[in-house]
Amino acid sequence: MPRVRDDEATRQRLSEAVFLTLADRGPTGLTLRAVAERAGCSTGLVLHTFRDKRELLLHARDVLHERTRVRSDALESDAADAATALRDVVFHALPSDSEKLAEARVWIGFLAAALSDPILAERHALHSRAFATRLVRLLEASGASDAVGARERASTLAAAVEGVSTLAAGDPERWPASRQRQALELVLEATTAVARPIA
Amino acid sequence: MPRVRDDEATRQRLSEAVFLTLADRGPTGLTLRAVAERAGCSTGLVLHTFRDKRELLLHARDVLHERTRVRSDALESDAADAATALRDVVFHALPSDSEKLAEARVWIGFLAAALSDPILAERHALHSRAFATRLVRLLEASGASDAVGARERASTLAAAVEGVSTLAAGDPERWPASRQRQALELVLEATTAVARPIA
DNA sequence: ACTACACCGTAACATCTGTTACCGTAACGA
DNA sequence: TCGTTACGGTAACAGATGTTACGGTGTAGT
Repeated sequence: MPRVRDDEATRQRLSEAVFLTLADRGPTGLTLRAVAERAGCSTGLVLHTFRDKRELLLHARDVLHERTRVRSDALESDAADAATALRDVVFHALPSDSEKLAEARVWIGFLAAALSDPILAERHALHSRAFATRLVRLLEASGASDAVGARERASTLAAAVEGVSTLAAGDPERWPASRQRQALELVLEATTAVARPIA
Repeated sequence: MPRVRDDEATRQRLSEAVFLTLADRGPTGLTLRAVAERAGCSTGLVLHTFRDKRELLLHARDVLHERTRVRSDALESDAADAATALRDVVFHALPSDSEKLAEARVWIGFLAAALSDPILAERHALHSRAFATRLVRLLEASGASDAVGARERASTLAAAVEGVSTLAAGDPERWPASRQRQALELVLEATTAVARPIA
């Protein structure tokens, strides 16, 4: 047999290049040539590895999700109980450093791309739901407040995380890590406090 | 003098076309020809009215902000007191019908475009801050909880609104109006409740 | 060493992008 | 009524885009 092989590693490297491109050129700057340049190769390699641009995007989208999933899983298994697991997962989902801020920008880029691509939209929804489901599980496991259903409280938490990420991506100076943390502290308290009569 | 006038009305019409295009083609589909088609004219008119594409986007961005500002102002002046004004402003900022959902998609489109355009980014930040400032004012006027600063509570509220909008834009079926309302009910309670000892 | 073949860069392609230049045309003042 | 002049459509332009086809290159098996 001649030359060795193509590789899953190539896919990973190209997906990484997609993140870099999306983070500082946005969806309109996400071009095959820009991706190839950041991956240090030519568009030829890109389209030999993926059938077309959409497949590249879909793979990168999955890689992004997988990365956060692994991170959350690790946090969960390291936590002493469900309540602290919930806190850890939520806080580490915030764009509190430059790397996670870049991830938030990438996230927005994908969401925007999903506006014009139903398949990407479906994938995006799938991953969003996965995060919400995780929060539901952790909320139920940590007991407490059932005046409002766990699903609704999880959605509220997810919205808070998403909102902070989105706002921080668009205006980082207004959203230092301390403010991000404070915002989620408030929402965490509201969604995990023991049931009490409505004021 | 010959022919009559160009008009601010043309700018408005073209901005409207930008919204339509952005809502269902996304940032990558936001092309001058697509805008012109939806405005029922040719690219010629577009670039006779605006110097270039960026100026068109900036104008549309301002129109979008102005629209929500007027809506919020009206809600404020119709409200009996600051507390109900706050509730009205927040709830009416949610993507609770198809028109507002389209606005949320447009919002995301602009944010994504801002990722690759510093001037658009600055404008976006400006408008986001204006909304936050409004919430600060209403929170201060409605008294209550000062265990956490009004600025931080306003940011939390803004994040909740932004988060619901973003998530609903990406997965409308998961975010019926009732869930949107419920989520903000929780956050409103957390940010306006009278101060109480931490559980 | 040699051959065969998978890898991947090069370059061409049709199409689409923003932008510009050119004119026909229609409305206003005379 | 008629000339003037801005308005706005047509179409051309250079550059960029996704995609395809081709050809060199180096590696692995014999």
